Amino acid sequence: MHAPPHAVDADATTGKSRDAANTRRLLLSSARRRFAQDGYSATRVRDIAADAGVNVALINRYFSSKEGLFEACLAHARDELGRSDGSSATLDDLVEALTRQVAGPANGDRSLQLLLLLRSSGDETADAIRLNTLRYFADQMAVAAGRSVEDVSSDDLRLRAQIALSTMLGIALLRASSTGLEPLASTGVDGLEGPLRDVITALLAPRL
Amino acid sequence: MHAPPHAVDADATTGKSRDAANTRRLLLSSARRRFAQDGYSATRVRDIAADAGVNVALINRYFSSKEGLFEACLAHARDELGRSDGSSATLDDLVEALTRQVAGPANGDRSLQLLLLLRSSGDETADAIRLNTLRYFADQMAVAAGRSVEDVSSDDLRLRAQIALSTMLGIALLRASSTGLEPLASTGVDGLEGPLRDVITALLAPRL
DNA sequence: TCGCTAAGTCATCACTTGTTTACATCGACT
DNA sequence: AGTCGATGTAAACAAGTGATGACTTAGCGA
Repeated sequence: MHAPPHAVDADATTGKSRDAANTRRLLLSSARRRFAQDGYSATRVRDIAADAGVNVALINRYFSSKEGLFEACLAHARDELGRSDGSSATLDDLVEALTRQVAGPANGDRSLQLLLLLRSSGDETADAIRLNTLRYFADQMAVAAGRSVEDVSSDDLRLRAQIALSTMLGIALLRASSTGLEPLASTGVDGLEGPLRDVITALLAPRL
Repeated sequence: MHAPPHAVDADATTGKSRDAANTRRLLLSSARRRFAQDGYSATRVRDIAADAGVNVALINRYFSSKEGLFEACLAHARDELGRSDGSSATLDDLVEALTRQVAGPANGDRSLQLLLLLRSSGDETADAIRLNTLRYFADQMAVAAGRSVEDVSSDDLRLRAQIALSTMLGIALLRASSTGLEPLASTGVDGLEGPLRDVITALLAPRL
């Protein structure tokens, strides 16, 4: 087994040497997928550890508990989602960004983040992050609708943005649902962008 | 305590006497709520039994297993959902029916049926019922869009109907989500019908 | 009233869950 | 070498989980 002495490997996926930060990343990645796809209580910590190729006890070492790991996933999703939609200034940009978010490419991680926002453990802290992210996300969509600022604070626009968000989440959920609902499940970005534009325009476009 | 000999009570909610059909109903009702709100694996059979005011073992007696009870809930939801939307012949009728479905009144049962379609146990039979109901529901919406029959079979219309369904499911989910997302969570039928009409019209209205 | 059957109860099983504990191993520093 | 803290491993624990089978009770006709 003679481990290579030049253990500056630090490869993210195949790193064999002892690298705490790396195993943390591995655990987070596996956990995110499991939590998003199967829900909180349906995922077992042993499965997460197995996916990461790591011992179960390390979950508790690095994240204190299953709930701690879930919160970490949620926080990660919040940061990543908060970063991605800041660039969409117009409605068209928003549609394109959201379509990519829900239907890939690089589908591996994107849509999982959305799913995560629908999964609930019983934990208050996690649910707070979840609700906060959802609210922020919807408000960002309202802003991108290009209305005036006082419009954004109106409950009617908020409601409409949250309904648009509901659509995104519903699609993400149905696409990920164990048994795929066709044609929705296997429609790509190209096929999804049209209808999605119709929805978001109908909900958020300024009234003429 | 001398139990009244004329035990023809058989009241659905307060029935104390031994009534198999009634306890079955009670179990189904409690289970539907639990499964819909908390998901499959997060609900414990003991909680269901406690809600129904019934002994835990009766779940296995009447439904063979926890999964059997879940399948029964799903089948019940399928029948009830299949019955409710047959009446909507026009797009406006559809919007009104769906709005009621997701936002009450008599919210107690309606939206739970929708939520149930998003909850998955690992069971194949249950998932089959679930997928089947979703497909049927979306197709019904396409039919109500008032297009010609050959249009309904087109994948584009199917996709659009499924996206509309996604919106309904997403809303139901966000409204039921443990911590409510305002204003969506507490908006009634009146406030929801407008935006919902916009969405469904944008998705399903025949192109001019 | 007796006795049978359906309906419900109780104790307990086998198993899974998240978590913890005790131990082994690596890498670095003196 | 030898020590030490960080990292990882394996085994076990305690609390629950769904399920089961033997027992008790209610209802009802003979």
